Amino acid sequence: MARLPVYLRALAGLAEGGAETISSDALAGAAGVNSAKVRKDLSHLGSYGTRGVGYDVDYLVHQISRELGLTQDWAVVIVGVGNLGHALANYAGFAERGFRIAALLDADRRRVGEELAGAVVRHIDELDAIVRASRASIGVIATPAHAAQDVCDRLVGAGVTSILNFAPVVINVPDGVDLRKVDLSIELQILSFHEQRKAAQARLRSAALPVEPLPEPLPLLAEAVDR
Amino acid sequence: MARLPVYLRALAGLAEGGAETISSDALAGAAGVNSAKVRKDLSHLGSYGTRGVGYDVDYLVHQISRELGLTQDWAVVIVGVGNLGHALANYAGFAERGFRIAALLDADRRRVGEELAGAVVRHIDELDAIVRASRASIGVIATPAHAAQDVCDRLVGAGVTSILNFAPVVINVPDGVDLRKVDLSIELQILSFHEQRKAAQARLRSAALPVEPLPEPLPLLAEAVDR
DNA sequence: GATTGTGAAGAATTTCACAGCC
DNA sequence: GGCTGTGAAATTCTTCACAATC
Repeated sequence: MARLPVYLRALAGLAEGGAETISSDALAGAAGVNSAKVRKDLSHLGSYGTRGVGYDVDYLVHQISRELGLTQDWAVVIVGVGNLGHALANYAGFAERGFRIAALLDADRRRVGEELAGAVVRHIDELDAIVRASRASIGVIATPAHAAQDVCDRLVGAGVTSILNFAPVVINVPDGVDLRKVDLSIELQILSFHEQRKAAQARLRSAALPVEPLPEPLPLLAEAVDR
Repeated sequence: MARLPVYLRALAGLAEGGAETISSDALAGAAGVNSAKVRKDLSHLGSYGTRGVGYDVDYLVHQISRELGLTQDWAVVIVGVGNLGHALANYAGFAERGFRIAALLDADRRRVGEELAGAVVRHIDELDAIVRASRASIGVIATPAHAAQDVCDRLVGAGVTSILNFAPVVINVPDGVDLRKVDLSIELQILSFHEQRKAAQARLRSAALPVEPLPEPLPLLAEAVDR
């Protein structure tokens, strides 16, 4: 059900436009998927649409939010207050969806005391006490790679059961703890792969049609061949 | 083949440890997947292991890099030099994998001229000229949501064929352009979903065993029930 | 007439399990 | 004995297509 957040985002955009109801087809278009998939996903969470009409936007938003557990607040601890940590702390979608920043932690004492997004940066030695006191269950790791596993262990030791890791390293968690990672470099590598395939296809196409001149010189194709 | 970058990362960690060869089983462990999957993925790209021995680490790294198009440099344009843009520009894995920052762009003239990760921030009005001159094929959008679609259109118009979007909004690209998105809020929502399920399960478990006292009071279970 | 909900078909992915090789 | 490469089986995911409903 990794698509529910995408639907939620699409619905937010549509609700702004004043729409009261929406068809699976329209939602599919906004979310970039097939309409049958939307219907199956939504039917799966028991939410009822109305045949001939569609889904009530507000009701649907509520249903999806409930399914995702967004109707309650989650306390989040962010470890690492570098550029990425700043970006995360200031990210508006955070608070909007019920994610409350319980603490910002950093190993650098020069950063301790800095105020950021309504919270004060504290030293990482306080991690255990802060996590326990705030009952935070979600930890975000925005530290350098070499610190990530240690921070993760400490978070888990303090009771965190969901980790979102931004450090570019594979980390391990015990059973029962959920781990997700966001890896900027992996995303770029996937794009690189597709770029390369596009270039290879352009090469093939131009090789397959060596005689027929293109109507206009297409600079992009030419560039791809040059590489 | 979205798993190849993960293998690459796992291999990097293992190569540091001085391993010369690696079995599909060990690589699977490090990458967090099934070993048959590793073998099938690797056989698919024609790379040969040695039965009874495993895969040569260096050779494998080279093969995967080639498959992903990482043996060549890609020029990348980053639009939006807020906290996230800074984090991206300073991200080391970037340059390491052959992604060269061709330009940093921002709409805020106060940011223009700032030096960052070896590049100078320039005004977004120069986007078209810069993209064409640098032949950048990958664009990274790190702007606020409201600017993302416009920036995307401009990038595509200037010849960019792969977009990595960090803005929390659904954007559209024409056919032939690859789009990937990284959405911090979506990742958190997925964690929230799992947290909620864990809490629900804890509730069920404690309801199913109302009489039998737990050997020791488990604070985490108790908390989950409280919610 | 429009649109949902859903069985059934189809496609893709994952896993098993083992022959073949070092 | 250890490990790869890969058909075949199993599973999961996606799409089709249409009866049911408003």
